[in-house]
Amino acid sequence: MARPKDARSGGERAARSTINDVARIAGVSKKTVSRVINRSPLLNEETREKVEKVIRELGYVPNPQARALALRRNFLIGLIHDNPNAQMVLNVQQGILEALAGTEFEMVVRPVDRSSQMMIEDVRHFLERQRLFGVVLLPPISENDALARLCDEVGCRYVRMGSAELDDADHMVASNDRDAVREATDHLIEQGHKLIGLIEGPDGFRSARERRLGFEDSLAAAGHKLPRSLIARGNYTFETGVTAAERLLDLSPRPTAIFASNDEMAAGVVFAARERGISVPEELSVIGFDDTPIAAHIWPPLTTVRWPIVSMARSAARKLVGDMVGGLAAGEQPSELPSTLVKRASVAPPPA
Amino acid sequence: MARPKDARSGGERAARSTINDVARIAGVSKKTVSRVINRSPLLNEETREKVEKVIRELGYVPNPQARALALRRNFLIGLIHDNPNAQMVLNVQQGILEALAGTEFEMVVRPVDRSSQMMIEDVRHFLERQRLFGVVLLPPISENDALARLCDEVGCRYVRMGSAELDDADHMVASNDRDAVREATDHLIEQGHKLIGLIEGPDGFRSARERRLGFEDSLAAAGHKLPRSLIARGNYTFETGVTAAERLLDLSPRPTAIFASNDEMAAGVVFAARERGISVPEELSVIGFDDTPIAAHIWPPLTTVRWPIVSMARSAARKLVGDMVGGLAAGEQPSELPSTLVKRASVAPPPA
DNA sequence: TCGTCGTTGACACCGGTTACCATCGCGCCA
DNA sequence: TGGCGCGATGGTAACCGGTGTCAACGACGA
Repeated sequence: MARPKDARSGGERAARSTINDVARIAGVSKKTVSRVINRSPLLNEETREKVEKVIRELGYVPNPQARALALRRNFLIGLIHDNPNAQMVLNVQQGILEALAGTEFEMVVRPVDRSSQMMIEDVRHFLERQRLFGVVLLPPISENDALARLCDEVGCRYVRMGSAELDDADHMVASNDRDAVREATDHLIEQGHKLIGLIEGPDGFRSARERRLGFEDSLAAAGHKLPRSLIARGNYTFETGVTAAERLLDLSPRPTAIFASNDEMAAGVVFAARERGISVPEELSVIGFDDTPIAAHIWPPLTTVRWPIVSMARSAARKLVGDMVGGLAAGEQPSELPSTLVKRASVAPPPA
Repeated sequence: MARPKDARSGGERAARSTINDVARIAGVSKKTVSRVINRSPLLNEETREKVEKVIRELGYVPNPQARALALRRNFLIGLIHDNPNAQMVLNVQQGILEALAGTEFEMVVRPVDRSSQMMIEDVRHFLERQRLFGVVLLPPISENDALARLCDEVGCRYVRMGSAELDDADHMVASNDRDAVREATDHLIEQGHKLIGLIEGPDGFRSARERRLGFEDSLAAAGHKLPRSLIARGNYTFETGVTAAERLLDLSPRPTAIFASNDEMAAGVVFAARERGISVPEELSVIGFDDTPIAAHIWPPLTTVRWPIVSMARSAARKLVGDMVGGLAAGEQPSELPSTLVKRASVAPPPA
């Protein structure tokens, strides 16, 4: 706060330099400067260095608005999401921003309403108006193929994030939820659980399906059966987790473990157990998915699957801008990232 | 997903119309169209209607990039924050986006590092490069006066959000944390608590100070004293809440209630109590601040102060763009929004 | 007839990019 | 040795799609 008053005021506050200034001082034409900026290969090495020196001295930075107009393309990466979960959106933002740091790109956020009839047209207008460079599509809306087609149509790059592959590697960054959930459920089975409840995600979500499949894989491999009554459905919110858990916990015989398809719902399970005086993990083991902060902040801290959402988002954004920043090419960005089981205190062997 | 294949393809996919198209078809000049778009008052009513009709028929939308270049100002609202808390950032985004919905503005997000020496210069480059229309400054970084001065200097509008007034009403949207905390503490005192611990926020945060002052106000009014030992400090994270609570709970005599300056730390208090076998609220009452989701999702659900962060953000964004959208003028946006105490299950009378 | 007012248009400009052309050095062939 | 073709470079002008300035224009009251 306390800084020298006049450190950077007045005289130094010169108007920003333009490409013309650079050209004039370097003794070349605008076009040549433009070539330097855009790394044109047909350019004399000496000329390039001369111009770059002037650029450095002037602290010249090309005007993004002018570039956007001339190129008919903005240096903006959009994040389109249909907020499934606050923490997840924020993690994705963090990942994207990490990838964009130090580049000329900025991130604009665009929440949409999946249930709206107008959604596709809204997004179309958004993309066309802003002429976005590219967009990152978050689940669950990333599963909408019409959106992907739309991006192609308006000439906007896109990368979809998801729980399983649903596009080619250039347009997709995925985790492998099925295997991850299988591993988590295996952990429950290894502890001796036989009656394991599942709280799955909403109908139509790919992540919900993948996680259920992983759950079923594990049970099938262990030779356990899965009566329909042990499957409840939630929509990834705490409240629906509570409701689903209440149904499962009123069953007789009662499951000794529950896998919830995300942490919010798993927190709901713990909450519901608490209401009924069922102690976790002594009488009920619980596993969640995502490893959001809530998992570590409730009592007992939740065993959960750490979903690599930040890395996925970073990877997605790099795929979009990768070839613009002279770094890794798009293809070199991983398209599938691994999840890991983090064991905390919500799992124990079933009561004898 | 299933939509008529050819609903909007092919022929209709015409190149977007420009201001020239509108001008030509309406039989006027570009400039006149521009006047219509910008609601210039010196314009014949008939002409306006004629042009508007053509605009409607063509579905013409002005190109934001061209406008940005000509006006030397982008239609972007920046959100500058030094992430104090994930949920809060997301709530602010929601509020801003609500205010921006239906306007031509978009939101770009810019996290910064408060502790970095380069922070001010980084932000300067960001503002100058992108020529943002305006920015919303989140606490705690909103308390940095140098940032506000910087915005003035580069000609970028700004609105600061905070826990108390620290600028004129045009540049500030605040809550009144002091009174809110006083009310919350009064509630504890009414329940009969005398030994009340405080977990305050980090040094240098205005919100931390305001909340402490409110706490002290309440105790002073009730004639209770506040030994220094009953004050612990955290930095608004769950973990520091646990640590601070541990210190308080090991005191003898032990406080019968604790006010934590935010919900994360309050959740930490509950967690720490749990670890020590102290039951909440029977043996320890807890009140938090913010009313983030975690408050309702832990057991017992937390009594807390609902901080009107979404409304504050909405109000902030409206102040910025208000006079551009023909709606409420900036001055009409409220500059102080009320907090409310939401009573849940973490408060009870002290043990006899 | 003139000054004024309300309206409107011509034109340069914002700061880059691209299309197209001019120039230059150089090797090749006659 | 000179004319010529050619690739490599760099310049000029138009353009992206709007906005500002300022002058022109018709109608009107004085």
